[in-house]
Amino acid sequence: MKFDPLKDSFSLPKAEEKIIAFWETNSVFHKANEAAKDRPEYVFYEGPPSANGPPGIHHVISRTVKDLICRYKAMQGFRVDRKAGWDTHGLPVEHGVEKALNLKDKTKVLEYGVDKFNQKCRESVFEYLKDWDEITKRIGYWLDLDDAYITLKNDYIESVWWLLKNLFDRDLIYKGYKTLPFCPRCGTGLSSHEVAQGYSLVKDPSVIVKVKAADGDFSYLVWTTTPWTLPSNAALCLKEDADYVTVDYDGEKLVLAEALIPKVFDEEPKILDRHKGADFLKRKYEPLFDCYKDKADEAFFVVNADFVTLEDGTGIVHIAPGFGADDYEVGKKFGLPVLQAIEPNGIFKDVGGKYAGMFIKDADPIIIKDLKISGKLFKKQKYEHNYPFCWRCDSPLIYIARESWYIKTTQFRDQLIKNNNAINWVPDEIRTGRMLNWLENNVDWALSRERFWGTPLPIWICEDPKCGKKRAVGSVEQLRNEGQRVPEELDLHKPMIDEVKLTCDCGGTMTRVSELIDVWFDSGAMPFAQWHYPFENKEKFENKFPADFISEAVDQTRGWFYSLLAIATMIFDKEPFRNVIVLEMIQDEKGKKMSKSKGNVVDPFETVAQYGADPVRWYLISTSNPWLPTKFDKGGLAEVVRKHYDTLRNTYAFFAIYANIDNILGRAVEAGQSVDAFLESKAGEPETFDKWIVSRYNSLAKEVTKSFDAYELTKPVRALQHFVIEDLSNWYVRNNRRRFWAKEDDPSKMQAYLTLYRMLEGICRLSAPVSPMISELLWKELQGENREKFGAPLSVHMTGFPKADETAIDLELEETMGLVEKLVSLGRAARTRRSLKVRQPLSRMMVSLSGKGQFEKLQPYLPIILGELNVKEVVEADNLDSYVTYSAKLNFKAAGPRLGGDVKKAAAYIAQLSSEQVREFAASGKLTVEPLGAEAVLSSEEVETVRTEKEGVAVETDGPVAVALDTELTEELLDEGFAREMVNKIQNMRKTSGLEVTDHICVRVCSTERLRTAADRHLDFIRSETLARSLDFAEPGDLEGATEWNINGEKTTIAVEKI
RNA sequence: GGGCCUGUAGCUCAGUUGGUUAGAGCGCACGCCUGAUAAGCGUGAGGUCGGCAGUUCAAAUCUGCCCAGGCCCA
Repeated sequence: MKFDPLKDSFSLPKAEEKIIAFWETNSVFHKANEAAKDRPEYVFYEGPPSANGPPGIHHVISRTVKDLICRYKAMQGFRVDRKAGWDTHGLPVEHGVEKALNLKDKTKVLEYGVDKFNQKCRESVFEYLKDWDEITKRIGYWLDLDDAYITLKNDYIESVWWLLKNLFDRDLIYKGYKTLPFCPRCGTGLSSHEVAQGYSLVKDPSVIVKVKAADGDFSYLVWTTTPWTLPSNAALCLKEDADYVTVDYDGEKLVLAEALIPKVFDEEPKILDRHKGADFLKRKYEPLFDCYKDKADEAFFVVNADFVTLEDGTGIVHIAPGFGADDYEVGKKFGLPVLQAIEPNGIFKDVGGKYAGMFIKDADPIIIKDLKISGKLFKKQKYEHNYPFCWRCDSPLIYIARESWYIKTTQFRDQLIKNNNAINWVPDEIRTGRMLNWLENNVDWALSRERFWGTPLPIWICEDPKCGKKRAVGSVEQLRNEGQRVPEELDLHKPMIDEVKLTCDCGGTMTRVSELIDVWFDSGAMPFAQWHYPFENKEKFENKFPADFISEAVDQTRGWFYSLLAIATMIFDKEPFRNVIVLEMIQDEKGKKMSKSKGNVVDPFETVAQYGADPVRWYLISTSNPWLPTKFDKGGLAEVVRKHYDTLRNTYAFFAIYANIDNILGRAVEAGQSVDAFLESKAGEPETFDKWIVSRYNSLAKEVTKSFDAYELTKPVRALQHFVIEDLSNWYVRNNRRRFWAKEDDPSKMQAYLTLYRMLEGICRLSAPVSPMISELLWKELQGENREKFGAPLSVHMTGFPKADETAIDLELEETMGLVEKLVSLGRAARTRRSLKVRQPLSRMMVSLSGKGQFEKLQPYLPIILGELNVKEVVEADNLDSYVTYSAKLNFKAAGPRLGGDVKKAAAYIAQLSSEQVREFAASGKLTVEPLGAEAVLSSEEVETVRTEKEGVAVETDGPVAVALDTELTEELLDEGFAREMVNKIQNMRKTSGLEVTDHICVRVCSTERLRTAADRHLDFIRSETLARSLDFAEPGDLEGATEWNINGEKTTIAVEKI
C-alpha cells in the first residue's frame, strides 16, 4: 500500500470532480449534517438568486464566501443548515418571456392571455436551474438544493400574505402615488435598472414662459423642458433662501432668480426690487391653460422647495405633481392636486382641450406656438441633457405619477436605524454610510407593481362605491372561509386569484386589487416564508431567527439587505441577521465592469474547468478583500495554481515519495495502526526544526481562527498560503531533506516524517473551508484507505477545525528562526554584491546582533547558516568596528514628538557626525545635539546607527542586525572552491548524459596545474559526490566525448563514462 | 446631479495611531542549486503613492477641490 504521489498526469480539475463524486456517492454533506444534528445552531440564510439567467463569476465569489463561513462554523462544532432558495418572480422573468414570445407590450400580453403567459413565466424560471445546480456543486458549495425555498410556491406566498395582512391590519399599508419612469408606447413602467440602460444625450426644447401674477402687476419667468406638462401645471416653485429680483424688461415687470440674469438676458436689465424666494410663498397666479380652471381653489400658487437649481433656467420651476417625483413630493407637502391632462400612453385626454388626442411629443411644438401667439412665451431654446429612453422601443420615457400601494416604513425610521446598528457589517462603512444614509432618508416602500407574474397583493375592495371597504387576506384558510366559490386546486397567482371574490360585511362583493407586490418583499420575507411560518415550523423559525450570517454583494443594500431589515423590524422590531459580509463587484482585468455587450464576461464553467474550482475560490478570496472591487485576472489565477497548489502538492509528493520508499503506509496497516500512531511509535524526540514548524503551525491556526471569527477572509488565506510556501516547503522541507535520506527507521527521520505528516494533515483541515476539494483529496490520501478503522471520520470536513495548541507555540523560537533566515539572507546579499558564488567557500562570517545572549540562542542553527552560506564558521562580533565606518540618522518616529520643530536641526546635526563620534554614541547610548543646547540629549532609541563596510569584508545590515563576510580567499579555500566546481560540472554531465543517480562512472580530466593540485587535494570528496571509481588526468588529445569548461578561469576538459 | 467604495512598481495587491530609504508576489534581468528535477533557491532594477491645494517639524496616511473606474439613487 502506497501514498499516491499525485505525479505525472495529475489534473486539478479532474481530481476535484472525483472528490465531488465521492461526496455524492457517500452522501457526505448529508452525513456531516446528521452528525451535527444536536449541536448548537449557527444560522445561515441563503439569499435567493434569480434562476432565470445563467450564473456568472460574481456568483462564484458570493457562493465561495457563504460556503467558506458555513464550512468553518460546521468544523467548529456548529450545526449549520444550508437551505437553498430561488427567487422566481419579477420583471426580468416577464421580460424574458415577452422576448421569447415576441410580445411587445402589456396589451399584447393581455391578448396572449395572462394564464398562458404566467405559465410560461413559471416554466422559464427554472430554465437555468440546471446551470445553477451544476455550478453550485462544481465549486463545492454545500447547499441543500433538494429542500430549497421557492418564492412562487403557494406556501411561500401564503407566508408573505400573512406578513402583509399583519401590516395592513396595523394600518401600515396605504394607497398613494408613485412617480415612475413610464414608456408611453409600451404602456409599462420601467425599473431603474432598465432606465439606466437607455440614457442618451439629446436636445429638447426648453421654454421660458411668462406667468402672470394674480395679485400684482408682474409675471413670473418659468422654465421647463417638457412643454407638454404645462397644461397639467399646478404650482410654481421657488428656492426658499435664494434671491429673486423684479426686473424691468421692455416695460414689463418680470421676476426671476438674480443669479440667472446673465443666462436669461443678453443685456443686464434694470432691477426694480429684490426678495427671497420665501417671500412669494402662497401667492396666486393665473394658470397658462384653462384645462383645470375648476381647481383654482387648491392650485396655482407659489411653493418653495430646495431642489430648485440656480444653474439652469430661471430659478422658478413649473410644478406638475402628476409628472416628476420632485413635483409630486412638493405637491404632497402643499396639498396640490395631481393633475394629469394625458393618459399614460402619452395621448392628451379630453380635458386637454384643443390638444386632446395628440401625442405629447407632437403637441410640444403646437403648445409652444400657442404660447407665442398669446404672448406668454418669453424665450425658446434648445436644451441638451441626458434623457432616458425605452430600452425596447426607444421612445422617450415620461415620469408619471401612478396610483400605488405603500408601506409606511417611514414610521419605523428610528427602529430601522437601531436595528441596523445592531448588525455587524463587514465592512463597517456600509452600516455607517450607505445603509444609514438610506435609512435616514427613508421613504415609504412603494409596494405594488402593475404586472402579471408575482405575488398578488392580497387586498380586496368592496365593489359597492358607497362601502369601498378594504380587507387583507392573510391565509389560504381565510380565503376559503371568506371567498365565494374558491376552487379546490388553488393557485395564488394571477389570473386565478383574481377570480376569487369575497363577501363584504355590507353584503356586497369584494374584488382583489389588480396589483402584484415588489419582488423585494418576496425575498425579504424569506426568514418567515422559507419555513411557511406561522402556518408550520413555528419552533424551527424561532430557532432560526435572526440569522447569524448572510452575504451578498453591495447592490443588495437597498435590495435584499433592506427588505430583510424592513420586514423584520416592522414585524418583530429585531435585526434579521447578525453578521453580513458585503461583497463588491467583480470587474474585468482592466477594472471595467463585466457586461455581455462588452464581451468581457468571465464564464465560470470554463474558468473552473481550466484551473479548477479550489484555485478559483482561493484566488477570489486571497487576491483582495471581498469588499473591495476585485479585478478578475487570469494571470493571478494561474499564479495561485502554480505557487500555492503546486507547492502544496509538491510538498505532499515529497512526503509520499520517501514514505513509500520506507513503506510507511503498508507497515502501519500491517501493525494495525493509523499512520500518525505508527510514525509516532518510531519517532525520536522532536528536533528544533520540528518544534519550530509546529510552533509556526499553531500560531497560524490561532491567527486563522481569530480572523475567520471576525469574518475576515483574505488575511487568513494569505497566511495559509505563506505558511505552505515559505515556512513548510521553502524552509522546513528544504532544510530537513537530508533527514529523509537516512537509512531504515532512523528516529530522526521518523520524527521528520511525523512532523511533515502532521503539518500536511493540519493544513488540509485549516484550508478545508476555503479549498474544500483539494483539502479533502490530500487529507484522504494521508489517512490511507483504512482511516475509518482508526476512528477517522469520513471526510476532512467532519474533523474539527484545528485548535491552536498554545503550549506548542514558542514565539522566541519563531523569532530566532526569523533571525536565522535574516542572517542567511544578509549573507547571500553580501555574496551576490561581491560576485562570490556559494560554491566558493569562505572562511567566516562575523555577526553582530542587537541584544546580549542572542548569539547563544542561534547556536543550534549555526549548521543551517554554514550550509546555506558555505562558510567555515560563524562568529559573534561585539561590534564590527574594524570592518566598518559608522554614521547615524535620527529616528523620526521616536524623537519627533519630543523635539517637535527642532527635528530637522537635530537630523542635520546627526547626519554630519564623524564615524568616531557615532561609535562613541553607540557605546554610551547618549548623544547631545549641540545646536540645541546641552539639554538636548538623545537616546539610542532615538538615533539609529548605520554601518558601511571597509575592504576585505562584505557587510550587510538590516536595522540592528549586521553580518560581515570575510572575503579573503586562501589557497585552501580556493582549492575547495575548485573541487566543488568540478563536482558541479561532473554532476551536470551525468545528468545530461542521462545517467541514473546510482550509476558509477569513471572520469578523465585535462586541465591546468592549478586545478589539478586542487583536485588532488580533494580527490575523495569529488569521487564520493559523483560516484566516480576513478579520476585520472590525461593529455589533451586523449579525451573523446569530452566537454570543455571554464572552471573559475581555469580551462578544463572533462569526460565522463559510465562503468 | 447626490451618497458610498476604489485609485500605491509593467501586473495583482499590502501599508498599523501621520514618523527613517513606501513593501510583497508575479513578470523582467542576473545568478545559484542539481537526491522534491518539465521542480527548487537567491539577488537586483522598477514608484511625483490618480492630480492640485491646505494642515503639520513631518502626509501614501488628515482636510478641501478636481480627474478616472465601480455600486446605489436621482
